[in-house]
Order: sequence, then C-alpha cells, then structure tokens
Amino acid sequence: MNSASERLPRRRDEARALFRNAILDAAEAVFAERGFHGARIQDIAARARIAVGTVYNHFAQKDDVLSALLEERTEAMIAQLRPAKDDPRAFEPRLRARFARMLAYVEQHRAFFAVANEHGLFVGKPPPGAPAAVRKLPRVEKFKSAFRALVEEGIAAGELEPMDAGVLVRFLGGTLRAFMLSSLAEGDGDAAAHAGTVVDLFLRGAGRAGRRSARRSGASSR
Amino acid sequence: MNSASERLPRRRDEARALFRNAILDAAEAVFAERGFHGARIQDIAARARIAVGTVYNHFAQKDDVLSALLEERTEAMIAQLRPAKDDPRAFEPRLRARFARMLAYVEQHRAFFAVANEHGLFVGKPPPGAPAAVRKLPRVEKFKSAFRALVEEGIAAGELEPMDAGVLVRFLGGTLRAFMLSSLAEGDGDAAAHAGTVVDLFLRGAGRAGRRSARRSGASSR
Amino acid sequence: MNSASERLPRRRDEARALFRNAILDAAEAVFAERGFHGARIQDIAARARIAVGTVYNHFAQKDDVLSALLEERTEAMIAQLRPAKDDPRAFEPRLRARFARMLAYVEQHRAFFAVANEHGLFVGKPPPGAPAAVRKLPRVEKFKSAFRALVEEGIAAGELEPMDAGVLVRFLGGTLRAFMLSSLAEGDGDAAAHAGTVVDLFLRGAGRAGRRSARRSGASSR
Amino acid sequence: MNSASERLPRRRDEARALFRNAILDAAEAVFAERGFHGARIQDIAARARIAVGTVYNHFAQKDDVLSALLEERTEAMIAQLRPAKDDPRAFEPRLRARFARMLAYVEQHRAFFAVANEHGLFVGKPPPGAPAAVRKLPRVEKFKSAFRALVEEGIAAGELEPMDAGVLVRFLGGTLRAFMLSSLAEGDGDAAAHAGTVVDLFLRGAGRAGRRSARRSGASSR
DNA sequence: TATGAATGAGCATTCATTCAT
DNA sequence: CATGAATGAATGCTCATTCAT
Repeated sequence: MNSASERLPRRRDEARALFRNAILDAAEAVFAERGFHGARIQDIAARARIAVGTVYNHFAQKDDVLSALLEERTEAMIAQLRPAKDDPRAFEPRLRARFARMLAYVEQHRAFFAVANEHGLFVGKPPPGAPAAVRKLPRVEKFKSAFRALVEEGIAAGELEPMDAGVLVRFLGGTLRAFMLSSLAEGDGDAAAHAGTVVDLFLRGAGRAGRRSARRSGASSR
Repeated sequence: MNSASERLPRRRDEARALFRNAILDAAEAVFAERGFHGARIQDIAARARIAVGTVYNHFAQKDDVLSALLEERTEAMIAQLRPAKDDPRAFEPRLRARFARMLAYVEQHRAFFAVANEHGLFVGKPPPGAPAAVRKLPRVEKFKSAFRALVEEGIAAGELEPMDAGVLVRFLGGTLRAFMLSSLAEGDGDAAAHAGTVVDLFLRGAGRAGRRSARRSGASSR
Repeated sequence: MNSASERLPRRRDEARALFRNAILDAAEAVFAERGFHGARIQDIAARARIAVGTVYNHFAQKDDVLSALLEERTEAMIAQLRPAKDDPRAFEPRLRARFARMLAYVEQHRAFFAVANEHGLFVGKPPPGAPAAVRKLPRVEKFKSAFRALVEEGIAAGELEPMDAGVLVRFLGGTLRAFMLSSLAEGDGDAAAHAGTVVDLFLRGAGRAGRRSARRSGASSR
Repeated sequence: MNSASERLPRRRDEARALFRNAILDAAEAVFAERGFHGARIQDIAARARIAVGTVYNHFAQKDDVLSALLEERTEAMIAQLRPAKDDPRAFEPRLRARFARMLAYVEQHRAFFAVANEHGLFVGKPPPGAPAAVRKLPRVEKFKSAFRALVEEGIAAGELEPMDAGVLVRFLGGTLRAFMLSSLAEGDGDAAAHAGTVVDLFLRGAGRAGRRSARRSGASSR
C-alpha cells in the first residue's frame, strides 16, 4: 500500500521514462536536422547528453527510435482530433476547431513532421527503403480510422456526400497534408486560418458556386 | 546528305544516351525495391548489366542518379498535363482528360513514384536528409507552375473561385497526390476513374449539395 | 594516496596509449613492407590485432598515422643528439658520440626510416604527392634547428669554419643522410664506425691533407 | 640507300619519338604537381593532348612512364659530369665545372627532381613502396659508377684521400644531394655557386683550418 | 596506331551495435 | 543501468588497364 517497496519501483519507472523522453526529444531534433539516415546514434546520444550505450538500453535499434517517435507524435496528433468540451456543435465549425488543434500541434513539432513525411506518415504503404521497424506499425491505420470516424460522422449528419468512405478519407488526408506541408515549408504558422481553408475546400471544393446542380452527374459521366 | 563525319558523333551520342537510359531504368527499379539508401551502385550496375565504373562515367555521384531520375520523370509527368489535340474544350472534362493522362503515367512508373515521395516530389522544401544534389533542383517549381497554369486557366474561364492561386495550387496538388499515392499503394490502376474523382472533389468538395449558398461566407467567418 | 577516481582515468589513458602505440608499431612494420601507399589500414589493424574501426578511434585518417609515426620517430631521433652526461667534452669526439647514438637509433628503426625518406624526412619541402597531413608538420624544422644548434656550438668553439650556418646545416644533414641510408640499404650496422666516418668527412672533407693552406681562397675563387 | 622505303620507317620512328617525348614531358609536369601516386594517366594524357590509350601504346604501365623518365633524366644528369672540352685541367676547378653543369641541369628540371627523390634517385635501395618497374633499374648503379669514376680520378691525381671509394662516393653523393635539394626547395638557382660550395666542402670539410695535421689519426681513433 | 568509353578490383572510411567496466 | 571504446560489415568512388572502333 505504501513503503519504499512501492515507491522505488515507481521512481525507477519515472527515471526510465525520463531517459526515454530525453532520447526521443534529441532524436526529433537530430532527425529534423539531418534526416533519419544522416542522424547517427552518437549524435542523438550527444544531444541527450547521455552515452551511446544508454540509447541501446532503451531502444533495441536505431529504427525503433524512429518508430517510437513516429508513434508517439502520431498518437498525439490524432488525439487533437478528438472532441473537446468547448467544441462547437455544428459540423463545419466543429471540424474547423479540430483541424485547427491538429495543425497547431503539427506546427509545434514542425521539425519532426517535416521528416516524418519521408517515412510515409499518411501514406498507406511506407516507402520501400523505410526502416523495417517503421513498416510494421499501426500508425497509418490509426490515421485512417481517425479520419474515417470524422467522415462517417459527417455522412451521418448529412453534411457529407454519402460516397465511399475510403475516397473521402483520402481526400481529407490529402487536403490536410497539402496545407500542413506548405505551412511546414513556409512557416506561416496560422493554424486556425489553415484549418478554415482546409474545411472550406474540403466541403465545397474550388469550383465556382453556380454549377452546384451539375454535381454528381458530372462525376459519374466520366 | 550527311557525311560520316556527321553520323559518327551522332552515333556516339546515341550510345551515351543508351547507357544513360539503361542506368536510369535500372536505378528506377532498384530504388523502388530498396529505396535510395538501400540501393547500392553495384546493384544498379548489375541490373543495367554494366560495370560500376560505367555508372560513374555518366553520373558523378549516386545522388546525381536520383536527381536525374527525378527530373526526367517529373518532366514527363508534367508533360502529360499539357493540352493534347483531342482534349475536350470544356474546362471540367478537359481537366479530367489531363489528369487521367498524368495518373496513367504515374501508374506506369508506379514503382518509382512510390520512392520519389520520400524525396519531396511535390513538396516545397525537400526533407532534411535529402541527398545534396536533390535539394537544388527546379523540379518542385516546375510542378507548381504547371499547376498554377491550370488553376489560372480555370479562374480565367470562370470555373474556379478566384482565390489565392497558391492556395488552389496546394489544394489541387494535395488532392492529386492523395489519389496518386493510394493507387500506387493499392494498385487499382484505373487512372481515368481516379481522375474523375479528383476533378469532382477538387471542384465541388465533399460537402452535401444544399449548402452551396453558404459558401465563402462560412470560410471567411472563421 | 590517490583514490580510484584518480586511478581510473589514468588507466584509461594508459589503455589509449597502449592502443596508440600498437597501431604505430604495426604501421611502422607495414609501411616498411609495402610503403605508405601500399599499406592498407586493414593490414595495419590486422598486424596490431585490432579492428579496423579501432584505428580510426585513434587516428582520423590514414595520413595521420603516417605523420604521427614520422613525428614520433623524428623526435626520438633528434633526442639522441642531445648531450648525455658521459659525452666527451672535446668537440669532435663529442660529435662522434652523438652521431653514433643517432645512427644507432636509426638502425633500430631501420625499416621505418627507409620509408620515411620518401616523405621528406630531411628535406625542406615535402614531395608533391605527400599526404596532406604530412605536409604541415614542424618535423623538418626540428631537424634543422637541432643541426643548427650543433653547428653553432662548433662555430662558437672555433672548431668549424664560421660560414653561413644554413650551408653547414645542409652539409651536415647531407653527410649524415648519406651514411644513414647506405647503412639502411646494406645493413652493416656499425653505427659507431659510421659516426666516425661522418664526423671525419664533415670536418676535414675528402681532399688530400697537404693542400690545407689553400683552403678558403680556393672556395672563394670560383 | 634512300627511297621511301627507308624514309617512311624513319618518319614513323620520329613520330613515335615525338609521342614518347610528349608523354614524358607531360608526365614530368604532372608528377611534379601531384606526385607519382597522385598523377593519373588521364592527367598525363590530357597534358600531352593525347588519348589515354595512346599512353599505353608507348608504355606498358604507369610504372614504366616513371622509370623511363627516371632513366632519361638520370642519364642526362650524369652526362653533365662527363669531361667537356673547355673544362679546366686542374682537379678542383674541373670538379666545380662539372658539378655546376650537373646542378644547372637539375635546376632546369627542378620539378622532376623534386619528385625523383621520393623514388630513391641516389639511394642504393629503392623505397619499399616503389613501383615494381622502378626497383629493377640500373639507374642507381650508373650514378654510383659515375661518381666512382670521379672519385678514382681524384685519388689517382693525388687530390683525394685514398680511402675506400665506396665511402667517398656516398659522401660526394650526399653532399651534392643536400645542395641540390635545398636549391630545389628554395629556388635560389645559382648552380655555379652551389657547385663551388659543394666542392669546397667535399674537399676540405667544415672544420677549422689549423687542425689539418690532426687528420686521419682522429678518424681512426674512434 | 590513336581514341576514349567500359571495366572492376581495390580501399578508406563510416557507424550501428556490442560488451567489459 | 550507464558508459564509451572496440568492433567489422558494408559501400561509394577511383583509376589503371583493356579493347572495340
């Protein structure tokens, strides 16, 4: 119930977590500076002010550092999409609020996400050269299902065309990615503005208003 | 009409081009299999059935092989967007025709484009670890200006919202990329179908028809 | 008297020095066998019974191994010229004693010095192709100043012609080198005998005794 | 007696010699710039304005270019030591005249001789890493016998101590080399002055005049 | 014979990983 | 567990040499 026998293990775990986080933070910085292949374990260790061997006490291989990082940041990124208690009720502003949170998170970890793309952050199939550990992880699936949830919510609410959900997920992912990347590249960090643009384009596209009625027929006539 | 003195140099150039293409084709295959970092010059040479040294007679460094490939395929990919004489006149089907061509090209070189993403194919800023030679090239700019031309054509024709062209370019790029990648990953190679979907979503978004009138006001009220 | 905290670092330094010396000794042997360009780092490592990488933990480049060796042996070689407590007082036998020590040291490291010549051991300007690291070092200057000290000692003692010291330094260096090399080549290792010959020739030249009075006038009449 | 059948072959030989010399001259320049190992056949060919293959039509290997050069220059260098009709009769000025010619030749080919030392120009045993072809050649022997002839001439004339000729040869070689190298390094091209110094030192050494009588006894008492 | 592109053995160097302390 | 030196497999690139034209 109490006692050192309980507290010590806890401290030990805390210590472990401290190291683990220090390593991940260092890795984020180094990956961002040099890319995954350019980052040496030694660099990461140096940045975390620990010894090389210590990195290996926490991660079995270099790959694992990357994938842990990927998982961790992805998880947090997706978490931003979950409903928050102050979120508006209406679909569109609700979407905007969630995307704004997510894009803000991405901005915060800008350096990392710039690298993460290299490793198929959003993509179904990781690139061929990707580190083995990266290839097996459920990360992309998590993304997809988070997006799928949003999309289905929209369809259920009658706000989205009842299309193939897979198609909508891709479209949403692509649109978000486009603005995420451009903001990473150019650094104009107005997450809320980007969220607004994304939602608007996602919902209404770029076509001129009048043509609305011609819609689906056009698409199906290809 | 032309003497041997003219023909011989020509033959020499042809021979050079033959080697160069053999190397690029081999590199495409090997990069696709193992990724850039996993591809050894020796693998490329073996695949092209030439000696290692020969690769270096045509490209100064490994990096240059990648960037030549990137340039070459990008160029061809963009070329598919240029008007062809059988293209429809109307904006929307015209766009569909062009995108279908482009996506078909991408399908053809599916293996390569799966890798190319790693190296910032569409992105403004190449990933941090990218090979030096890759970082300097005008490739991304070419993409942007090709898309910009399409977008401006659409605005001029009154078919696209007269928004900031940069925003439209990103949106278009992101949408195309989303379907390009997913088709790369899943291999359902119906380029025309994908083109139709892309154009439809690009023009009209995923929102339910009725809301049309609420449009831009919604976007601006964020 | 001194705690573990003091002893451990010392052991570490000792270990480093052990490796460093093992590498230098191995390099000496391999350079002697194959010359600098023919020596592969792998050979040196194998001879030292360590891994290739370990060589690089102690020397940044192959060049550095050579120049460390050159510096180290040169230093020791020059050290033999310093006065020892049993050295005779008179100039000529004193010189003989010193040269004998130096030539004995050279004999001991015969293999190495045979190679060292290739790299401008005595020469003012290192050969054009010399490894970069070799070109910058103060080694030759040390030689010159050691010889210059001897020469000035001789002039001050009234034992040497008061000529331009630079000229005497060259003359002395050339004479020593001639006998050093020939003993390296032929292996008749009588350092003391060689030292006697060197000193005799250095002081009195090879001309027939009688002419003595004609001396300097002859030289100046050219 | 005449005819094309005779002249053409002659022209052919002349053409060969032209190429051969062009290659050797180019090699001299390139070896001097980069050293033997740093010089690529391609560099030599480029400098001679011919193709790589052509070099191989005249020399079987890279080594052979070096050794041909070494032989050729050495031969010419030694030739300068031969009696010329205007040479003085007396031993000492005669020696000065010859050495002056030789040192002047060396100055002319300064660049080359700076490299040649690397390859044991004067030394009995070529350095261990020396190109195989270089190791077999009679060059050094020629030097020795040219010097030996001089020395024996001097002994016969009663101008040199009747010592072991080998010793005198080394002494003479070493002294010449010392001033040859220093003039190469420092570029003060007064060959006649150097020759005077060399002869003076060679004959009378650097010791103070008065001690003359003590001579050989000193040497033998070591 | 001149040409110059093709060849491929050869090697320095890097860096993830291990392990004795 | 933390440490950091030792390890050695792996690979880009060079350049002497060959040979088809």
